[in-house]
Amino acid sequence: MTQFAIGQLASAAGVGIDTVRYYERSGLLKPAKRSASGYRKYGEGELDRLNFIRRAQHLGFSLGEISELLAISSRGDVKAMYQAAKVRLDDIDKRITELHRMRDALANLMSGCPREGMDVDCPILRALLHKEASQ
Amino acid sequence: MTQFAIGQLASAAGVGIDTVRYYERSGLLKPAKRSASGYRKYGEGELDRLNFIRRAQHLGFSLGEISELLAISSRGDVKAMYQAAKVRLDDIDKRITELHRMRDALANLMSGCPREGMDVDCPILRALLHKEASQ
DNA sequence: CTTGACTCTGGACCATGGTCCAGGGTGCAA
DNA sequence: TTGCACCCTGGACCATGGTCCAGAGTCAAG
Repeated sequence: MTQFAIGQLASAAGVGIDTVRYYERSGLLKPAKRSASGYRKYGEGELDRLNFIRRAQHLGFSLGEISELLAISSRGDVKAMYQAAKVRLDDIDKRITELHRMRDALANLMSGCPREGMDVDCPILRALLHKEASQ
Repeated sequence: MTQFAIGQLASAAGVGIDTVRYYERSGLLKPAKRSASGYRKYGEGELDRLNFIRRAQHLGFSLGEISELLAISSRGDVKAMYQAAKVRLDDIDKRITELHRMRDALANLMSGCPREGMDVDCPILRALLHKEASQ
């Protein structure tokens, strides 16, 4: 029955102390108990929970979503878990698509750029200055 | 020599009035002059500048970067323009790579998920709950 | 002259995920 | 007992790109 102070929990999970307190404020992670003097005391369960949060973040979930994931996980609700992952995946796909649009537009403009000189005809500059060139 | 009030400029460029004022606060776009009563007055040049800002945003540049782009553009400095585009492109590529990492991890976990049932062995849940399953 | 639409300023507020600070209390070792 | 590391709270602050608000002034049409 290991007990952690907040600093120990934080370093065990590789996060900052303020981050742990921030997660608490956000309703994600509350200490198992408090000492008589008010110190937060955490157990293994809280470390697991904190690691869960970090792994979910690594998969792209926001803290708001993670809050739901934790509830879903505690219910063992596989269907809801899958759906939450699908929502995330679709959003990531949308963002990738948008970034690709930017990337391609930029790369395309760059490929026709003389890359040196002054007031030379540069597609990037043209695209920014004139509507015709931007599409 | 067309003159615009702020509302006319904003709707000509398809942005909100507050956005125009925000760009002014950010040092991107100042009115050509003020009327006797203090109203902002813009000309064609300012509309061009505002459109430049929007197009650059569409290519993924931040307002801070756009501030530089405007200076570069006014100098006609093709080399600097190319380099700024390169910086942006590289950053976009980094973000795409990171999103792909998430996407692949998520898609991989989802593919092994039974998608229904309670407490069924679900890779997503496993990945979040246990270190071994997350890599 | 009144009415309604427009504009002015300064400042607050939004989401996101923290990070830092002051001023004070606590825990432990020499 | 002193000293240091650690912890507490409440609140401010960071970047980003706006958005909204109150209270006041202005402009143009009828």
